[in-house]
Amino acid sequence: MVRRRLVSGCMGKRIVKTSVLDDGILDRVSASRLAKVLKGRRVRSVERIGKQLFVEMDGGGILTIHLGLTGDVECLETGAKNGRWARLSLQFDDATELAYSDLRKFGAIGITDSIEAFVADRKLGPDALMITEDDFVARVSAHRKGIKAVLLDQHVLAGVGNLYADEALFQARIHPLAPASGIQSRRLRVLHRLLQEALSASIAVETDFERLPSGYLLRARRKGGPCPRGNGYLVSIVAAGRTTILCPRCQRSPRSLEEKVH
DNA sequence: GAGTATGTTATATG
DNA sequence: GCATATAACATACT
Repeated sequence: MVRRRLVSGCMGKRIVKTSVLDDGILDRVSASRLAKVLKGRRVRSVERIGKQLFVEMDGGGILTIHLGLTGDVECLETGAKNGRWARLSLQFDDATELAYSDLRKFGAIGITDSIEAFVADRKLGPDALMITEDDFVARVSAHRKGIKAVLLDQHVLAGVGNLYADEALFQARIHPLAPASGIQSRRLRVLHRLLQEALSASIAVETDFERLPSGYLLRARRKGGPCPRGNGYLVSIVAAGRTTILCPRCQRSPRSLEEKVH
């Protein structure tokens, strides 16, 4: 969704000025080098792998953008207000700008020469929306840790966040702590499909979860919220170090976990 | 003041 | 070295 916004907002435009308002969001690049690399360049394309965005420039140089937890990009008229969390602005030759804002500053902006090199360096797995069913099953089942931790591991596959891992596991009726390597491959195939559906659905509604169909966990994702299937109430646990919301009746814990408790 | 938050990564542990 | 778990990061809000 953000990629599309960038495509429509900056494609073909030439950068005339780069303003770094807070260099805390810069990753392995100085404000001066960033400005130098981008000056005079024209935006050729915008790509995405997982949560990572790549703004490719004519004549080389690729701007890398990761939104972290609270990052956002907008295309505005130059000088338009962009709030107290504005961190970076790229001004174009047509009096518009790409404005990056980020409350918590967990985002990262940098420069690379090639997407392939960047991906190899960060060891990013295949994009969650592009990965084939077979590759998904092979990669996920290669790990013994809890299935949710595997889904969130950007090295296994890229693009699944905490909320979407919860959603896909709820849809597939799989407990988040179930060891990934112990899940039947036909259940993983179902999970693959449901994960891609959940991600696509979220993009389709621009992450406005209220617009999702009623069966979605994301609409009621809070401790004590109603199970979308009407099977009681949702509970909260910690999985992979993250808040995890699940329905204990739909997502039964596997036998191996029951034994741990006893 | 305490607790929590949609992500990644460095560090600790076994 | 490998797999996994946890802390740390910066900031606002309940």
